[in-house]
Amino acid sequence: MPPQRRPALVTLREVAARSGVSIATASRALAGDTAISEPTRLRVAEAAQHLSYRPNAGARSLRTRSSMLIGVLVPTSGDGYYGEVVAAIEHRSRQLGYQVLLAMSHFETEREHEALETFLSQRVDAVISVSPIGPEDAMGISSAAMLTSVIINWDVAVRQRLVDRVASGADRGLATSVAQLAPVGPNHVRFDDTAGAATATRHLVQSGHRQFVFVCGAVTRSSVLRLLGFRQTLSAAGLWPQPVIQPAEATLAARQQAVADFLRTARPPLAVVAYDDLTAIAAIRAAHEAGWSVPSDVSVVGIDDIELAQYTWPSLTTVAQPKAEIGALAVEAVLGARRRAGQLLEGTLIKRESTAEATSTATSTKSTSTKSAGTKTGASTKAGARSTTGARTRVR
Amino acid sequence: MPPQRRPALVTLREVAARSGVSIATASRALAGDTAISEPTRLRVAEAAQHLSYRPNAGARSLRTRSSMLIGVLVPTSGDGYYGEVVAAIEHRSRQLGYQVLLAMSHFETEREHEALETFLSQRVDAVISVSPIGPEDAMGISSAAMLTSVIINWDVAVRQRLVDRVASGADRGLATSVAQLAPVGPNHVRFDDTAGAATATRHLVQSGHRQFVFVCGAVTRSSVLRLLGFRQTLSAAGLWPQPVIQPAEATLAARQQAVADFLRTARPPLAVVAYDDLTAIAAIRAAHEAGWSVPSDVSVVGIDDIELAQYTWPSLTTVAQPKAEIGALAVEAVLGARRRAGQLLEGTLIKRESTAEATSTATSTKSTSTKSAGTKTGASTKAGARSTTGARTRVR
DNA sequence: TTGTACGCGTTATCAG
DNA sequence: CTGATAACGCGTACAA
Repeated sequence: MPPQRRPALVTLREVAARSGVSIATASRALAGDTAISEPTRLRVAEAAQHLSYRPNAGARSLRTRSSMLIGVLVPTSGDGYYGEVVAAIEHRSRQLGYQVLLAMSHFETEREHEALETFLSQRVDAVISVSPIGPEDAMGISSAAMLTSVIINWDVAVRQRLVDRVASGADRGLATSVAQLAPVGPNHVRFDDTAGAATATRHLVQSGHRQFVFVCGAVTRSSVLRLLGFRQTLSAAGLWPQPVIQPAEATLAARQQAVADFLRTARPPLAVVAYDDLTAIAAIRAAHEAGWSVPSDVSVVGIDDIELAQYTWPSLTTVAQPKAEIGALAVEAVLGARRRAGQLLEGTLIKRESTAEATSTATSTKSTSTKSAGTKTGASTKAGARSTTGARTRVR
Repeated sequence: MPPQRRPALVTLREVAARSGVSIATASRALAGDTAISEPTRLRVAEAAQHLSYRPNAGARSLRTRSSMLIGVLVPTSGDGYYGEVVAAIEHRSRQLGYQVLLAMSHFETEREHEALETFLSQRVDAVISVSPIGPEDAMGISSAAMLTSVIINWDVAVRQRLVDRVASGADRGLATSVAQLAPVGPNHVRFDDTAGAATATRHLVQSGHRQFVFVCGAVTRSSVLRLLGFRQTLSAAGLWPQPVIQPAEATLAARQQAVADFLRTARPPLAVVAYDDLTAIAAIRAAHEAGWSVPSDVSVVGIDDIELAQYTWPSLTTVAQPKAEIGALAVEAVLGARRRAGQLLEGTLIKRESTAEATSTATSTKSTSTKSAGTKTGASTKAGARSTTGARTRVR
């Protein structure tokens, strides 16, 4: 790409000349300096207007050491959730006078590094990283460069073993492991995954469901935390353990297939807590294909509340993430407009059509059973067994 | 926002000092100038690496008159379609060494102007505007500033009258009016809306459908062009006129309601061509709520192919826009990497589950009727009549 | 209240 | 092959 040499735009010098003042005075007048007489200010403003003068951000940045740029790193914007968060960030940034420099990692660590480098080069004033894969590195770079940064929903890969431990009944030391995963650093803005999943699960428990299943997302921190919320709620209700579906691949197609496999061994009424809305929609598809009806046979709840959740059939009951607030908070935090302290934001249950009271109309083996009797239901799969599609269904 | 004074990053001067060469030599070495001895180049590179030197983009831009920045303006990124296009643009831009400065208009002309101003201030090398409301202005500004720009899917508001003319049978001078709307300027990259809708409609015609309805989006250019494709195809098949649903409001909820109203007066089998995928999904909802089954009673086809289209129930038959290609093409065009000529890109039919052969099982009043007999079907609404929700259903 | 002059970090020109 | 030096456009101490 040979960047062709284009003619320079109007500069302050020209504005000054036209209004018959020095370049310094022009600068001050445009900046709203009070020590400038009204007449001159007007003349300068008029000249600037007439010449359609636009201050050169690069030059200004060079001089002031502030680019008024904020680097935003996301995996992609072609996804309902990230796209909405980016929109929120852009909105608040602009209100505060900042521009957004956007970079996407496409879920690749290599790309993240590149993005950070370019942010550094552009001398952005701050960085907001939404759900990077390798945030330690990212933060390493930017903190070394003394760049203020905020991470939204830090979603790092975790060990499969951890997922297994949460999915199984094992409790020893779990609290500690998870606590290490969950801290909200001073530069973190996070959706409370655990509480969100708990809210979703509780809704189903209160609707009389006894037979549950959780559908994991990728092997990431947020997935583990949501699974944990699922488990905690059911434990408190005396309904643990329950099966956990964990697709071998991180694709939506794999999740759908894994749910389909699971349904073959299950009987209504069933309650599905999905990792997120996309997963929930895929689960609903799987249910329909298997001839189950939603929500009478199976209730499905998602998490996130993407825009489309209200238009699917049936529309999706979900726990809404306060995306606009998350974005705004991140911007304010990173710009120092508010006390920089970790933020943990709660979700809100949105009841729609994909969940209903558990009815024992179907040939459910048990419906009002208590803990010991009702827990082994549904999946007859052996613990750790791999289904044909590679999904693991852990019952215990 | 008082942008706090942060310490400067490493500069070329320091790199030069550390490698024992002049600042000029350091610059050349890093730029890969061939007139630099290998040893010095290495020394400089090593020093830069060690100090984690990042060239200051602002300073460079000041000097070279090229910011390597490309301004991207979209209505929002929180929407499946735009988000995907932005992702495509970002991807290709980065490949070519450019960064993306993102701004959103949120469908407001005022915001668009602000965005263009900031682009000018940042001295972006090019502007890509995706579907702005007032592109004439936008292009006025940027062309006046000699900024190369490209518009993707220029989606400007049109007169209601034009929609009415297309929806009704009126043909006189229509071709001309539309032609004025459709030109692909040298700085346009556009999806062929008319051909796309035609493809969608043809699919339904070939499936044996005789009773159609088109669901409009907002009163915009793309909506009119798609409606035109619908009409042309049906005319060619001797099936015109057909009803056209045009919601009074541009919201998805309004579209859903308008379809619901329409269905009350219709009988299966029906073929629905929706303005876009979102509209199609809303239409499917309306059908389900009205007790129609999709696709056996009503076939629904969308346009765009957003990611979620494959996961809804039933999954959506649609005409896919080549979003990645559109984004890449726009970037290349605007950067002069390819002959700058208007581009009109075709869509591809993706058959999924929301459409099926028309079966006359239902109590359809007519199914194999020819033009004159079959055209007044379905909507008994009078031309121009406003239903309770304010949607207009034009039969002729 | 206004003007002068310097420097922010780079690249490019011109010598050597 | 390398070094000194002049811009690029702006903001701001310092002077007037």
